[in-house]
Amino acid sequence: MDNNYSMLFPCPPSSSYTIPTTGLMNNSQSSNAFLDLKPSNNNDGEDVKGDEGNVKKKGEKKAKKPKYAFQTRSQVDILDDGYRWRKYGQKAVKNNKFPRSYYRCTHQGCNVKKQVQRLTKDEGVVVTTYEGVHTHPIEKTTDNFEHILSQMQIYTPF
DNA sequence: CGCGTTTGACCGGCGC
DNA sequence: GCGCCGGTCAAACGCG
Repeated sequence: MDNNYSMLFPCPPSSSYTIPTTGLMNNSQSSNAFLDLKPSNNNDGEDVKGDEGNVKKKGEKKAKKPKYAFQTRSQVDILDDGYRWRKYGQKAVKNNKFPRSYYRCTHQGCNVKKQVQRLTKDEGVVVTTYEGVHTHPIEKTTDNFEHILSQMQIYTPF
């Protein structure tokens, strides 16, 4: 029953996740901010990035999926947030020389999707977009997650 | 052996 | 009506 989840962090605890901080958020609000993320209905037309012009404009029946964008500064694009993701596609995006990776939660009933994109101007910056909410507990300790959170800048699409 | 990853092709929607 | 773009699924392969 107690599954032993081993660390999936492929990088040493030394320089990888160090953020030079362009204005680090208050540590007292770091982890709490994320946990406080609620499925607030975002207005249709609301976009995390309005530089591409998302064509997903529907706003009809059913509640819309909450979308959150995170900008993380990391050398690796494989940021493990505690859940298991399965890559289901990769597509190149205009305005970005780097391709965007599409991930999906491998959990049954958990149709949470995640998109990871790297900025062309700053390859050290990785933008992760979460869509949907997890309906299951994390598969591994959150300790490291909090650690990363303290180094993440949370962007609220408000 | 299992599953996670990779690449290509296909489909839908929107724009013009 | 056609073209273009983005997004998703599927099959195959590799690795653990």
